[in-house]
Amino acid sequence: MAFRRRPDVRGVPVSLEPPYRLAPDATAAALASRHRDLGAGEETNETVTVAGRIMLRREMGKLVFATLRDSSGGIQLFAGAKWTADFEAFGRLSLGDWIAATGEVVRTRTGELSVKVREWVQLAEARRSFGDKFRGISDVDTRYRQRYADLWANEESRRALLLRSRIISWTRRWLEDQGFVEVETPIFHPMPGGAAARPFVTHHNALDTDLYLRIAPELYLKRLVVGGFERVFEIARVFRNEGLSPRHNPEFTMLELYQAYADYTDMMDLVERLVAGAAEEFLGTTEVTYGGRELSLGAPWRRATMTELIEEHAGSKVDLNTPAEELRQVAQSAGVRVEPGWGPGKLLLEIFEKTTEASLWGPVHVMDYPKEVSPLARDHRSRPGYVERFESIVAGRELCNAFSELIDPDEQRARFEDQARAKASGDEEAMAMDEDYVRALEYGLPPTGGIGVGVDRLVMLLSDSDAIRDVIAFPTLRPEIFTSDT
RNA sequence: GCGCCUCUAGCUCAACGGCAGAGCAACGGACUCUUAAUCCGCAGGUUCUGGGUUCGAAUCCCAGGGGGCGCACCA
Repeated sequence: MAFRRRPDVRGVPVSLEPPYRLAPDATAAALASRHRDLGAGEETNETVTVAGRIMLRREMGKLVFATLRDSSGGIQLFAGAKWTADFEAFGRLSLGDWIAATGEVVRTRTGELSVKVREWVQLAEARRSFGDKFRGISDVDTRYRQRYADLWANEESRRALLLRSRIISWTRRWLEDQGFVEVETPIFHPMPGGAAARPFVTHHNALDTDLYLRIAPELYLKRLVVGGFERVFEIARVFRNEGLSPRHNPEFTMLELYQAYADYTDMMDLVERLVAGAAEEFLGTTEVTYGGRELSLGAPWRRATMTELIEEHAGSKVDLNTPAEELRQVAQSAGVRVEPGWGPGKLLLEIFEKTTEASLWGPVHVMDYPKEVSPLARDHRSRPGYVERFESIVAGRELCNAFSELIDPDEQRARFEDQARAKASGDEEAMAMDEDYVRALEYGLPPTGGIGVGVDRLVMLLSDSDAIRDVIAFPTLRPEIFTSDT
C-alpha cells in the first residue's frame, strides 16, 4: 500500500527539532471537569500546557480551531493571528501531528472549551494519514496489522484494550485480597503438559535440547502447591499450535489458580464471583448483553451434569453405562466422526460437544466429565467413571475449565500411562508421562481445587467483542511481505 | 487443511461488459467563533498479481496472493 509522504510542509519546516522532553500540566478530561461552569465567551487567567495529536482542524482566515486529543479525551485549540506564535505554521499542521500547546483556558463564544494557544511546538509529524477523519480505518487487515493507527482512529479498539488492562489489574487485586500469591512459572517446558493441545517446539542450543512453549502452566502451579504455596495464581500467556479463528489466537492468556483444601464446587463459587464481580465493577451490572443477546451473570449459575444436559438438549439418555455400541450410534447420528480407539468417555464428550454445547447460552457449569478425557482431575466422590471437573459455558462459549485436582501419585501415573498409549496410537494432543510431576505428587499434594479461565474470552464477554483479535493488541497474523510501496 | 465471500485513489466507497468516479485527506486560495466548518480551485489509479474470453474487461473465466467468514481443531 502506498503512503503519502508529506511534501515538506510547503517548504517551511514547522519546527526544526522536537524537544526531548516537556511537561504538559493538564489533560483534556481534567480541563473539561475543572471548567465545566465556564460560560460561553468567558476567559480564564489559567495558563496550561496540553499535548496530544491534532485530530481535526478548522481554518477561519485569521483564526484556526483544532481538535487535540490526548489519552484522556479531546479539547479544542483556539489559535489566532493576533495571539498565536508562528500562526502561519500552526495552520499548516497535519491531522495526526503531535503537538504541545500553551495558553489560557477559555470557552469560545459558541461554547467550546478551548486552550487559547500562545506558544506551541510540533512534537512529531504524521507522515501517514489516519484515514478518513470521520469513518476512520475499517479495513480489518489494516486495523490489526497497523494497530498503532487503528487505536488512534477507532475508539472501540482503544476501549477494548483499556478494558483488558483494567480487568487483569482488577483480577490480580481481587485474588491477592483473598490470599492468592501470584507466581511465574516457566514458558519453556521440557515436555508439553497440562492440557490437550499441539505445542510449538523450539531448540536450546547450549543444552542441545528441544523445548516446548507451554500449553498450560497447570503442572508447575500444582508443584508450587506441593511446595507450600496454598493459594497460587498465574496470569499466563500460553501457546497452542492450532488454527486461527475469530475465537482462537495461537498465543492467549489464561488465568490459572490453585487453592489447597478446596474442591471443584469452590471453584464454581470462585468463577461466579470473579465474573459477576468484574461485570459489576466495569459495567455496573451483572445483566449484560453479548452480541445483542441478554445474559445474566449474577451468581449463582446453573449447575448441571454433562449427562443431564445431553438428555435435555439431544433427548438421548446416555451415560458411561450405556452399551458402547449404542454410544457409537448416538455419536454417529449426531455427526461425530467416530474413531476406533475411543472409549465410552470420549464418545460421551463428543456427543455432548456436538449436540449440546453449542446450544447452551449460559451461564452454566457443565459438571462431571468422563475420567477417560480428564487425566488430571480427581475421581468423582460418588459417580464411578467420572471425575470432579466442570467447564462453564458463558455466552455459548467455554470460559473456564476446573477440577478437584487429582492428588494420588499412583493414579496419576496410571492416567499418564493411558495418555502415553493414546499418544503412541496417534493422538497428537495426548499428554506424555511426566515423571517429575508424579514425583512431586509423591511428596504429597493436599486436596486442591484448580481452575483455568480464558482471560481473552472474559474480556470479549465484558467488552461485547465477537473477535478475540479485538481484545489482543497485536494478534497473530500471517507475516506481511514488505515491498517498496508499503 | 477444505468450502464460500472479498480486494477500485492515502481512507471510506461508487461504477458490475462500453470514457474509472464521489466524499474525506492532501495540495493552491478566500474567510476573526468553527464543531465531520464552509466556499472556490487543483491534483491524485499496475482497479491485488499473472494469464484467458471479447471489437472492448475493474466487471466474465482460470491460476496465484492478501483478508474475512464457515467447517475441522481447540480455550
